[in-house]
Amino acid sequence: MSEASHTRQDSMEILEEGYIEEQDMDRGGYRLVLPEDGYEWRKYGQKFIKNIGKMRSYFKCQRSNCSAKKRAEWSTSEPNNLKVVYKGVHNHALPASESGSSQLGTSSNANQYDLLTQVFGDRSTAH
DNA sequence: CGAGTTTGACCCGCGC
DNA sequence: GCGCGGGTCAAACTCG
Repeated sequence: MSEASHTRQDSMEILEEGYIEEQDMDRGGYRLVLPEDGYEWRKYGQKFIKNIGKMRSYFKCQRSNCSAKKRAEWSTSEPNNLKVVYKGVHNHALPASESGSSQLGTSSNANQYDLLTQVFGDRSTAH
């Protein structure tokens, strides 16, 4: 059974691990610290999924034509085990150049736009 | 002052 | 057909 989880690469495919660290103890709140992937994200939601008994944070790319999204999931009992799920793809270059990354201009450019067209079908009618 | 972050409420999709 | 879960957006507050 290794194709069921490999054939389905619709959007979410990349998984990363991070951790939770306390940054603002004055405000009595823990801050989520996840591994820097080189992109800029903006948190737009947070909810507790009782279905899996874990907390989920929602991040979105800050680019105009970038519909890429990031989802952070971790257990409330074990914040040290944080899982990051990348949804969608970036259609722009990395705003921040970290250590040598030569993954640009490959066969993903065409694939990215193809997926983008599908994800763009949101419900932004008259809000 | 601006941007980013946080919390709540609302909406949609799917299951039964 | 209705209910529940999950996801997103909006408003407000805080920090830089």
